[in-house]
Order: sequence, then C-alpha cells, then structure tokens
Amino acid sequence: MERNEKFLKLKRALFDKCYAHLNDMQKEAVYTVNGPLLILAGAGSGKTTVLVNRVVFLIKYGNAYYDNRIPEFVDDEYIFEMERALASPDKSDAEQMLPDFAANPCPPYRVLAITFTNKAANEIKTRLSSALDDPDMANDVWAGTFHSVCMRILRVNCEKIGYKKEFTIYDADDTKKAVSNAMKRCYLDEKQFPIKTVIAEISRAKERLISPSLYSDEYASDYRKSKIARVYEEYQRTLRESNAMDFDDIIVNTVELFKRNPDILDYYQRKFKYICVDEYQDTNSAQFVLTSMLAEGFRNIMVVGDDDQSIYKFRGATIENILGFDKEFDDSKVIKLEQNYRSTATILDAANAVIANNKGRHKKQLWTDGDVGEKIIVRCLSDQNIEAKDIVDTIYREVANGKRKYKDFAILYRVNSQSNSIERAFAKSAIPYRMLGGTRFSDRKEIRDVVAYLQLVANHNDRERLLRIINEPRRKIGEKTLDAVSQIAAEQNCSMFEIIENASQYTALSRSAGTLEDFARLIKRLTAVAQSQTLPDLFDAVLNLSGYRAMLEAAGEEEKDRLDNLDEFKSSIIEYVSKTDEPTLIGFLEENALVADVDRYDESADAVVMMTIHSAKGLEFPIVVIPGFEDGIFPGIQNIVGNPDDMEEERRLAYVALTRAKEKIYILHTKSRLLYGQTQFNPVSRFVTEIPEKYIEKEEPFAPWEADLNGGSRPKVYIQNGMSVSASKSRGYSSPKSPWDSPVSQPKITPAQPIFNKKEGVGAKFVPGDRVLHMTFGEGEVLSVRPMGADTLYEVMFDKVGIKKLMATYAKLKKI
DNA sequence: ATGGGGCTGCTTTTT
DNA sequence: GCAGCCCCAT
Repeated sequence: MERNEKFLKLKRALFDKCYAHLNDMQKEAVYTVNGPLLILAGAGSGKTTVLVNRVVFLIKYGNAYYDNRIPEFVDDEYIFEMERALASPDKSDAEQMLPDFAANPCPPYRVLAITFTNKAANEIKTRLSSALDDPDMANDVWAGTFHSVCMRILRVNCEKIGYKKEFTIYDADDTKKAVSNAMKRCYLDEKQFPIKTVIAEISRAKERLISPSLYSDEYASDYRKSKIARVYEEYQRTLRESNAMDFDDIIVNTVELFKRNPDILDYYQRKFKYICVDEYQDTNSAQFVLTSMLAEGFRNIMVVGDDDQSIYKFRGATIENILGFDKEFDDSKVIKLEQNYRSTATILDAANAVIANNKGRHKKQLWTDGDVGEKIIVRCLSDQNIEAKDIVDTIYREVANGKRKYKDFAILYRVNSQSNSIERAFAKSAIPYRMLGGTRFSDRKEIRDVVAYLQLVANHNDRERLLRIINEPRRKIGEKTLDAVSQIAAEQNCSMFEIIENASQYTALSRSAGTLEDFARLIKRLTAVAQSQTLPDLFDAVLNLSGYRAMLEAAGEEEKDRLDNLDEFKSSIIEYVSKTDEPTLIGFLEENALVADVDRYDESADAVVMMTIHSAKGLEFPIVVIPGFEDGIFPGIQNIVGNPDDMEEERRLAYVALTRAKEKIYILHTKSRLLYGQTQFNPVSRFVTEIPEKYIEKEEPFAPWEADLNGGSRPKVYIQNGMSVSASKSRGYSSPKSPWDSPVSQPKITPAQPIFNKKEGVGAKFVPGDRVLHMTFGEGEVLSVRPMGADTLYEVMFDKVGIKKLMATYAKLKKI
C-alpha cells in the first residue's frame, strides 16, 4: 500500500516537473482530460498553449495524471528509479519515464478541436505538429473551424438529408442575391424590408435552429415576421433546388443530419473521445447544440473562452453558452486562467478597471508578475486628419530612434471608415502599412465570375451561380428569358439548368432555345474537362471556351488588371493543387469558400498593421494605437442610446482593444471629426474615464503643425453635437460646400516628408532590377515598385509572358 | 440592353 | 465621403 501511494505521488511530481513551464492552473487544465471542463481564459493567459498541451497530453498519456491504477511493473526498484529521475537536474530523465504512466492514451483521430477562424485552426495544427514528434499524428487530429469540421461530416453524409455530394457553398454575397431574388418572388419591397434586416433575421433564426415552418408558426401573428417567414421559406427552397448551403446551413444541416440519423450521430459520438472548443464565448445556439450532441457520448468536452471578450453578439453569439456551461454540464470543472503573459501591469490594471464596470460576467482579475511598464498615453487632437498625422509622426519617431520596428505597431479602430484618413496619412509618408478588411481579392468581380463558372461545373443545379454568369460574357440571354426558365423550373420542380439543357422542348423558350442549349453544352463540355484534366487546365478551359478571356482582351488596356488578377487566381489554384494530396474541384471550391484572404497575409513583413478591434481579437502587438476613442464612436452612438447590454458589449470591445497591447498604448481622440460626411464633436470616451488617472499620461501631441492649422483662423462649423447627431436627419439640407467645410486642406509638405523621401515603398521586398520567380509566369525582372493602398504593386517584365502588374500580397514572388 | 449619373445608407464579421 | 444601386436615357 505504502508503495502504491508513493508511486502515485511520484508520478504526479514527475509530470509537474516536466510541465514546470506552465503555471498551476494551466497544468491543472492540461491534466484534467476526463469529464466536462470549462476554462475561463483571460486575455493573454496562454489559452492556446494550454489547448495544444492538453491535446498532446491526452494523445501521449491519456488520463495518466489522475489515474489511480498501479501498473504491474511497479516495484521498489522502479520507485527508486522515479525518485532519481525526480531529483535529477536533467529534465529529460523525468520525461523519459512519462510514457510508462500512460492511461488510455487517445489516438489522434479521436480528438476533435474546434476553433472559429482558420487562423486559429492553423496555429493549433502547426503547434501540434511541432509538439507531437510525428507530423502524421498531428494531421490526424480533427482540428478545424466549425464550418470545416461540419463540411467534412457533410461531404460524407449529406445524401442522408437530401443533398447531393457535390453541393456548393453560398457566401455572404451569393446569399444576398438569393435572398433578394426570393424577396422579389414574394413581392416584398426592399424599401420596406431592408435586405440587411431580412438576411439577419433569417440568419438569426437558423442560428437558433428554427426552420422556416417553425418560424412561420412562431410569428404567425406578427405581420412583418410572417412576411419574412415567406422569404425564409422561399430562400430555403431555392437553396435546396440549387443543391447549395449558406454558411449557417453548414452547421444547421449537420445538426439536422444527426437528429434524423441516430446511427450517424452515434458513430461520431463514439469516434470523438475528446472534444475541445476554442472561443466558446462566440458560439451560437446551433453550435452549442452541435457540440453538446457530439459530447454526449464520452462527455469529455473542454471549452475555452473568455466572457469578457465576447464581442459577437450582433451576429448571434450567445454569451449564455459560456456563462451557463457549468449548469448545462452539472459535473463540470471550472478552471480560471488569470495570469497574463502578454501585457504590462499598467495595461492590465487599466483593462481590469474598465471591464469591472460590466455586470454580467464571471469575475476575473488579470495579473502579471512582469513590469509595471509605461503609462497609457492619452492625446487630444483637433480633427481626424491631425490625428492621422500624429499617428504617422509617433510611429516615425519611435522607429527612427531605433527602438521599434514598423511591425510593432497596430492601429485598432472601431469602424472601418476611420481608416480613410489614417490610410491617406500613411500613403503620404514612407511608412509601410497593411490594412485588413478592405476589399478582398476573391470579392473582385472577375474572380467571382470565374469561380461561379467552376461552381456551376461542379454543381449544375447552382442557381445563383448560373444566373451570375449565363450572360457574362453577353450571350443575349436576357431577364425575360431567365424568368421564363425559372417559371418552368418551378413548375417542373427541377433546376434551371435542366430546363436550359432541353430548352427547345418548351414553346415559351423557343426564341432563345438555341443560345440556352449552347450554354448548357458549354457547361457540359467544361464538366468533361473537369473529369479528365487538371484543375489549372479546367481554369484555362473556362476562360477560353466561355469567351470570358476574349471579352476582357477585347476591352484592351481597361481590363488589363482583371486579366492579371485572373492569372493570379490561377496561381492560387496551382498552389492548391501542389499542396493537396488529392486535389479536386469540389475541394478547391470549398477551400475558396471557407478560407479568407486574410489568412494569406504575410505576417513577417515589417509594416504597421491597421484593422478593426473586432479583427484584432486573438492577436497581440507591442504597441497599440487606438484612434477615435470618443463617445459617439467608441462607444458608438447606437450603443449609447441603445440598451445597457449593448453598452456592456461595447465595453468588452474596449477591453479587447486594451489587452492587445504588450507594452504601450496610445489613446487618441479629437475635438472634431468628419465621419460619414458629418462633423461630430465628441467628448473623450467614457471608457477612457473609467481608467484610473494614475495609469494615464496626458500628453501634448507630437505634431508640430498642430498649432499652425488649428490655432488660427479656421472657422468652426457646428452642425450638431456629436452626441445627438442623426446622420439621416441632417441630410437633404446639407450645409453648402464652403472651403472650410471640406477636410483640412492637406499641406503639400508635411514635416515628415522631407525626412522620408520615398519613391519605393519602404516595406517592399524587391527593388527595380531584381530578378524574381513567379509560380505561373516564370522568371522576370522587376520594373517598378509602387506602394498601393495596403499593399505594394510590382510591375514585372517576365521573360515569357511580358509585363504584368502584381500585388505583393497575392503574387508570392521569390527573389532569384 | 447598357452605362452613367444621382440618391441613399452607413457599426462591428468569420465562415 | 464614398460605395453601391436604381433608374432613366441612349
């Protein structure tokens, strides 16, 4: 007996020794593998580290730490061995013993780790493969976003719920078009029923797993909602007809699949012995139901999250999931991670003070044993342009004196439109910068068009994609013809494509039967190509046989950029083919739909980064600059007049912003601000006043031109106080365009400019004359380098294909 | 059928 | 301030 107890004690001591790089709470989280576990992980508390370590732990050792069984091999000699390993200064002596203690280690393919973003999923995958010695093992773990995990299940099982295997995915834009069409068919006026509201309402219903018929029943007595119910029903019907799903459907249909097929659910319940869910505060109820269903088998579910960082209520996330987890799983264990490894004590204390004003939260207090650090700088500037110049100048000074690199800085703002003035200021300076959240590469028309062709080739029933490209390039297939086709398709209860294929059989289509059938033949021909040739070949076939390339070439110089973009898109296809084991059209389309461009951003580039606070969640930067920290902007006006819950969400957003910073924060606000064509006069944000004075240093702006521009004669034009501005009200009699009403005349020479005289973007990797290699174009010579917006535009003379213009972010050029 | 000019609207957004 | 979209003129 004595020996057994000694063994267990020593075993745990050995684990503790090997996991000494984790704090006690983190270790606890890693060791606790069985049963429901809620980890409340404050910002910067090593959440991902815990998650990865825990997955590795259960793959290597299973329930080793808490298992009380005594292995047969334990004898006095073994105990002696353990004691020696424990005392040894060499940690690897202890590490070598750990595998002996493994208790039901879990095969990697039985672990499911769900995240919200591809970025997070990729990070987990990379860290797993370096932590597990065998890279194959890491690949076997089911690590992915909710959507990618569900897609993996649906691709195998979708026929059970009436979808064909090649179903396609509708993104936000396709959804908008499809809903808009559904509204037309229901005779709903988009003026009375703004499409945004309708889409949000439908999405909200789906997130709560409310089907069109349930929705219709529930709101039968509500005039507006019963109208929306009709649209919802019609939209859902078209999706079915199109053999397509929108993003919400991917989750909803997986739940539906499980509900209707207990055997399939049972299979996955048995398969996934361990389930981990990251960012649990962002889950909606459909996702909650999904994970709960899967976890019912083994009940080994771990969720990690931070209720204080829940900032997605507006898109259906329900904070109740995390607040109520310990009630849903009554035997759950709760672990709080409050030690912060990211920020200075000053930053943490400030953030704690702000978030403490919220009522509905699990109490947490971040702390660090690190430095106090610098105070938070608060500056008041006169307007948004001066504010932007102040940012430029601040960054320039810190970089010039050698202390900082450009990439140490992040500009985090509340609304995207704040980026305009800042981007202008950066563009005039020589500071390299990247902006997240602009127009995405894959949102460009030509890319969407060619993707629509590919989607239609993969799935002939895809109505939205068919409508998008049937007359692109022009084929003289007009709206009336398509209405007729749609009509017949509805009557015959089949897809539009099937009607088009056999157009000559329908008298209503007699006039355009020829062109319609030509189009069907084109798609069928491309389908044959898809079956017999490679994806890049298919891509070329689409552009050539459809006449799309000819159309762009005919337009000449004007559409040159589009052709370049398409070439660029081809290289992303080639990249997909080369990195994927079994590349398929469906696989490519799926990746294209579920993986955003943002994931391709090159993080190593030395450039200042600009983004909204929302997109900064999960990231960290040495220095964070928060412009527009004003009542009216942040918190936004809607949330000041709105209900108190919205204010709490806004405060959480402030908390997220502050806790992104490792070392230093600049808070900026202005006396007047031109936004959405309106001048506002906002007081400093209430969140700033919630930060105790002792953490703040009010500082005069660096900008030496401030006095000149502001001090003198510029008259102030009051429109309304920012607090009560209502953008729509003052329209119509907008003030005349007086010279002083337009943005402060941009001085041609800023103090910054003589200092950095730029021509070639400082962040640029190449200079004219460099030889570069491109995936599709081959070798070439860089002719010019031009900073363009958030990116750099290269003009390259390729040996084989001549001059091309390429964006740095997408072009993946290599120097040779 | 198509393109240009005016009108409107406008948090936050990943998948 | 600006983009996206609707409507009207060609």
